[in-house]
Amino acid sequence: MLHDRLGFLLKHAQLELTERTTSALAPLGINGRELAVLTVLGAGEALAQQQAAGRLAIDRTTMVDLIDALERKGLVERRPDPADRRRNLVHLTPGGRTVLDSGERIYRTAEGEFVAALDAGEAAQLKELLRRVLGLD
Amino acid sequence: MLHDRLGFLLKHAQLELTERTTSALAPLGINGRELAVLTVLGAGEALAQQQAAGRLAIDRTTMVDLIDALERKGLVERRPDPADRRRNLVHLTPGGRTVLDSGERIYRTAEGEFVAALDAGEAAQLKELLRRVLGLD
DNA sequence: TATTGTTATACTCTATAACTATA
DNA sequence: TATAGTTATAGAGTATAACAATA
Repeated sequence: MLHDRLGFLLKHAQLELTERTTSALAPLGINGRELAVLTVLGAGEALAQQQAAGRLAIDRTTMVDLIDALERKGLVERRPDPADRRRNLVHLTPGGRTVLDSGERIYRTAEGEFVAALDAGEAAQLKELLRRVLGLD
Repeated sequence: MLHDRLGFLLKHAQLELTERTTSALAPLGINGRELAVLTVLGAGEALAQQQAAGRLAIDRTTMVDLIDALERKGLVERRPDPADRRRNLVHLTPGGRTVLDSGERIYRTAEGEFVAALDAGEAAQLKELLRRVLGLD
């Protein structure tokens, strides 16, 4: 059957988590991917686009559009790296920092609700399978 | 950080599992999605396309192309349902049954190797997180 | 009227190749 | 010559709308 297939369950677990985090973050005007970008950018020193892409395992051509969107929303700023003018260092704006902080809280809450939901309904099968397949019984 | 985010880990776990199953199944000329379709079709009575789509939580318009591909490979056959001629009942061919049987074995092996790999390398973080987040300690 | 399969279309995410400006 | 960012393009996977045949 299907419901003991890890591929099927991982796919639908991810779909449901994405749905939950997307609607939870919507009031901030961002989605989970954009929050992830803000998270790596806000972790320490400003990063070049490719550095941020590397940490997220995202292609550099995909990162261009992500930064475009965040810049349009006023959450980040591209500034040429004085030490290597091929690079853009991407800085969080004050607004970006605010959105990052509340976005992190919202994301954690949504993640926790998703995990709690695993205990009920159809999704219990995912937890069951993970428990068995990971040998955690 | 990123590596304790369930969304990030689920995504990359799925990517790696897909990669493993895709290359393991390649000698059979099918991928994991097509094996899943063969699995629901081979489970019991022949199903109409929408019934199969429903069990896989796949859109009926997507199912059309999936059945097209499997039919071109000679693994399934559409036959009009005599009881309701709007429907196609999709039957496994003998070749389709053979591919399903060995595909299932191959899939299970790949799944097991994926889980084993979780114990080593970077992916250990996934197992750690799942263990913690699912409260399985 | 409603439903099954189908086609056309579009949107998202991703990746490859080629361009520009720098190094 | 190599690299960072960019653009154009194409490939999956998905979904919506509309159509023909059938109920």
